[in-house]
Amino acid sequence: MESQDPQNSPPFLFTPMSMMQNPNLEPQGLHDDIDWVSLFSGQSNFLADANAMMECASSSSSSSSSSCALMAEKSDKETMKGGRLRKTTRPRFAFQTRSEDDILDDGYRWRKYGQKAVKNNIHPRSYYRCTHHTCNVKKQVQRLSKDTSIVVTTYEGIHNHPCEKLMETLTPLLRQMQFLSRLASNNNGGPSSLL
DNA sequence: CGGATTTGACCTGCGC
DNA sequence: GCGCAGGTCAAATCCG
Repeated sequence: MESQDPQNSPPFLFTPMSMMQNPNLEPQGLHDDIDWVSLFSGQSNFLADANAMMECASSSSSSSSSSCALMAEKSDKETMKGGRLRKTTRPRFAFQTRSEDDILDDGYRWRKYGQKAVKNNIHPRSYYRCTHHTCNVKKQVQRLSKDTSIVVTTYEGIHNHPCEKLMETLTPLLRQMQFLSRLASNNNGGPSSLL
């Protein structure tokens, strides 16, 4: 495929796996040296999820990225102990981000549990798990061999807890909004004082 | 000292 | 069946 300048790509690209498996439908902004098929284990369904879109938005805004490609699928595989696979339904989302840093600050806390050299890529693939005790979301981070400024991040699963950074930012804002709404209702409703 | 990271070993799936 | 590649575990190590 024609090499596409990521800087001219739209900020977000959302692409179902069925497109990826058909070269004629291949969307712009995706690099041809990513093995998307192996990334997604050959599934063809996709799931556009609000959680994923939030992650895409937050990861692109928190990094120095100028482009981000998002793809999604509804994976039916979940890993078990020792790399074994179990049938289940887990959405996976891949992001292609131009960034100096391998780790994108997406607002969640991650613990690295493995790193592996991958074929046809001088850069190793890193494996992370969400540190929240009830959340078993995983992500893989890999830098492209052709364009080392591009980082591919693959999320597996959906967080079942709020984003810590987002909550940190929103909490004072929500307090302020509550305060203001109370102020407004007091002004409209009656003579009662605020405190 | 506790949590995070590193890294080699181990396990499984898949292609030949 | 065998070898390879990918994914995870867990002990050792690092770091705040």
